[in-house]
Amino acid sequence: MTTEIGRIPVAQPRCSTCSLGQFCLPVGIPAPELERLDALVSERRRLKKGEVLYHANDDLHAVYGIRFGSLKSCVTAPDGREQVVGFHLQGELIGLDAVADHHHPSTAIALEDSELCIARFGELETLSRQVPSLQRQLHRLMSQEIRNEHQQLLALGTMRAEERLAVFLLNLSERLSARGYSANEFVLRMSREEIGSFLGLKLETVSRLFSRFAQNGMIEIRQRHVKIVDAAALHELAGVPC
Amino acid sequence: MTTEIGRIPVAQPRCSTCSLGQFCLPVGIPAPELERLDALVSERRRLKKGEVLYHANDDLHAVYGIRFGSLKSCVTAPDGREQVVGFHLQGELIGLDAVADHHHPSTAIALEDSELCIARFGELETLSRQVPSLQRQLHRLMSQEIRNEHQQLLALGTMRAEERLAVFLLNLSERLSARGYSANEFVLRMSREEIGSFLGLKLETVSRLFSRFAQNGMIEIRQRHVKIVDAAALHELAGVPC
DNA sequence: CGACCTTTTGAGTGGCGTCAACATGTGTGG
DNA sequence: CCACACATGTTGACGCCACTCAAAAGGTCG
Repeated sequence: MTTEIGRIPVAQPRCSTCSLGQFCLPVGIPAPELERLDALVSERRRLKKGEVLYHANDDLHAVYGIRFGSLKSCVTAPDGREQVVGFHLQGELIGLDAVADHHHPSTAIALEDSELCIARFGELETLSRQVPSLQRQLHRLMSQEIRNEHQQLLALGTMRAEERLAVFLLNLSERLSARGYSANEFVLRMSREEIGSFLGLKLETVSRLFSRFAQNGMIEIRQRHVKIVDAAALHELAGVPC
Repeated sequence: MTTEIGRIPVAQPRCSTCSLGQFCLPVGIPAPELERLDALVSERRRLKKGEVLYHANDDLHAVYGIRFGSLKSCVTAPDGREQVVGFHLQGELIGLDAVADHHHPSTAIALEDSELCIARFGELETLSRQVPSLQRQLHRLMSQEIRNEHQQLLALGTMRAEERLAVFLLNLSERLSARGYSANEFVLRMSREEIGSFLGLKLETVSRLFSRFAQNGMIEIRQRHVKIVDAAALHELAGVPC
């Protein structure tokens, strides 16, 4: 059904039947209104690994639901330093940080081949005025993002390297598990350098810590394939008292 | 006009005449709708230095505009570690991070005697469906917060101590200046420890850096009174190439 | 005036960054 | 399919920045 590279027109209703709805826009929205959301989300986009969804400073045209695949968001300092500010999984909505002035403040890049639903933002804003439950969910997603970043600030501000990495692994495990994947065995879609950037560490430190965790019997790791062996020990490291 | 301690009923229209509106809710809202906003923001609250506006886990009743004074927001890890995630000045709206599940994820504490406008959130949500420009501004404020935290993550993730402190001073200077105060001379309302927590540093490090900045002739500092002498040098430190 | 909190400053330590060498994996073109 | 180039990951040696511990000065408030 692909008419041109990367663009896929969609004929059938989608949000209303999407199994990822629980993480995305269609939460708590009654069936009749769901159809209007379907009409709004009329296109998808495919990205190959490494492709850019939007650049920092691009105009906001749409927000995007991740149908499959995963992405990272990066911000850049005036002097060129880069910081990964988030990893985004299947079902998550990205681009909401652009609402402020209708320009994206971050760059979004695919970590693997991915497919996204395109929700044109202007229409979404209009529809959310008419559908209170949609408005509610939009607000929920935005403020959830604020909340996540509070947690990340807490990690960067107060935790040591091994604690940060433990938090990272457990967070990823939990999110994958919520999507029906194994909580104990998964593939990291990002490099050591990207993990390091996200956690405020250098890639060598991340690599060393993985090795140490493996030596302590907390995880098994071969390249990007991770197996969590002793989740309790990770939780303890992460600062959750058993 | 105070009827009971800390609560002040307000008879006259306020948002419509408030000089701080540019940082708060009433941006771009036509006059007739502004009156409806006035009706919604019908109460104020006074806080003494150190008093709590809301605790983490409190129900969301309202969001708050800062009429005068300043506050900090803190999050707490399961093991008790605290992180200051933001400082809030005159005119700013706080409490928006609670929209997700109608519970506050952070604790807000007054850094000095302060007065806040109370905007009951349920009514605000309703009104914002009817007044597109209000909806717009709410979205703008939420996503501005996401953007600010991206910048803070960048600072904590990639910058050294002196760079973080330079960024902090310049950011404060800019915000105060936008409120009509001097950009070069101001009073820090927060302790070295609170600055340290915000920047992921220990209070001793903050103190040492202030001393060093003063020795280098970049600032003058006596207690919490700061004077920026060489803003260009601070900008350079902060990573903005001259 | 005394109790307490905040800030400053010093000395010593260690966690993480830097630099470097090497191993392993991945993709591409002949 | 192999050879090669290049990206990614591992590991070691070393150094520095920021933390820890400690003591004392200065400021604030009852």
